[in-house]
Amino acid sequence: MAVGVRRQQAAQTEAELKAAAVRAFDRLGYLNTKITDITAEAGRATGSFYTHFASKEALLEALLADLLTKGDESALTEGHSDDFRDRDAVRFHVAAFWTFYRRHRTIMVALQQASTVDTAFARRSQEMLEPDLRHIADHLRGLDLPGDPLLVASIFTTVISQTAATWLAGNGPDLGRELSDDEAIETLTSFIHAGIGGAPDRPGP
Amino acid sequence: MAVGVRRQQAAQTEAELKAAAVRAFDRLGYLNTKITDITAEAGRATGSFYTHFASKEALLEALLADLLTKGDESALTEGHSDDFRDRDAVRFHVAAFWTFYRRHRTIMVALQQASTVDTAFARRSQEMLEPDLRHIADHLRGLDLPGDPLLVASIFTTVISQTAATWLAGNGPDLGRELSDDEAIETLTSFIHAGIGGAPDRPGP
DNA sequence: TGTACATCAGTGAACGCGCGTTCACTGATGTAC
DNA sequence: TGTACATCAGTGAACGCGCGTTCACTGATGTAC
Repeated sequence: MAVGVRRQQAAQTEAELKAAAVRAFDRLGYLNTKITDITAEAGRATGSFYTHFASKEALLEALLADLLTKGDESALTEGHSDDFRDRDAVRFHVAAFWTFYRRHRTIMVALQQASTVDTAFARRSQEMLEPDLRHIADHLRGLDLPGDPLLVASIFTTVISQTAATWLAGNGPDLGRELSDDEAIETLTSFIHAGIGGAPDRPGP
Repeated sequence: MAVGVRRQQAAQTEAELKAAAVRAFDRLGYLNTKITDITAEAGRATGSFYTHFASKEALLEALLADLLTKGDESALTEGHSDDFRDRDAVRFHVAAFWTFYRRHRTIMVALQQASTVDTAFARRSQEMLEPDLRHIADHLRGLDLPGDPLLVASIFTTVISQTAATWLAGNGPDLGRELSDDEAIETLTSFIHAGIGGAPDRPGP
């Protein structure tokens, strides 16, 4: 017996459908993308979709699962300082998130879109993010914060993700030039570092 | 001749449809709301909708126009300091925006949803906001900013609107208690005031 | 003021398009003997 | 190795539902004379 040629081909088709979906989402937006847009993009018959996914939402969840599984980017929380009085620690987090967002822009935007329409999706996304949020909140507690650690942590992540979403989608105001990743990361880092009260040049008592 | 009874009744029906639409959007979300949801909510026949609006998007634009016309809230830029080194000036802007968002939450969320699906809507919203953004950027120029004034202004408005959107929709993490408007405004003010480099207790040279 | 006709907001059933989903069929792969 | 049957990914036409949009009709308001 061949080592599951059929299985392999099916797996490949599934992978091609996923890749085609990402391209379609990128071009049309998740909510505007029809099942036939995906199968057409993959060069397959309509019905083929349902051999692999129960629905467009299921496909998006599969893409999300892939993202979390590969999760080499959960290196987010390793090999660096978590002391946010230290500007470098803040910068590390900002850069990690920015890069992650840039790499997975299409899926991140699709998740946001799915969340606005589907309450269940919104809840699940929120639950997925809550641990990270509490993790950040924990590491904020040493600082001279402007408010409740969880609220500040929420602002912390919101400002990064929304800024990334806005600028990487090309929806920001016209600066008259390109916004480099480095400039965005530096500005966000300074803003947040000062905002959470971590400025190192505060006067002593 | 009666003073346009017909006109008056039509205007009232239109107003009732608008009010019903807001209630429907609030309950179902803009994108999930069907024309029949709106007419049913208003207790009218389906066809009645098209006497007043060409489409759901047109209705949303009408709601937006109402909002901008009543624009007593363009008091945003009057009767206060624009010097953002001054914490009170920052607080005034944050509070004004927060209150505005709270009052018009449903429409603001609807606008966001419409923008994710309809590129034209997104562009128009962006254009509507750009003057405000440049206005803020202008007033930031005196400060020791963490980056390009327009980028910082963009972060400034993003952090307020997204925080408002998240918490006023009940999508924030669980604090274990209510988040009061005052707490949110104070925290955002401190965060932003420090973030844009306006901290008054910086050491002199 | 009264009468005859015109206009128009509002009605709700019907139409038709778009699209998600199904399903009978095909041909290649897998299994049994 | 060969033959006969079973399984299953993939096909694409067809089905049917949901919903936006239309339209003939009604009755009240407006206008002309």
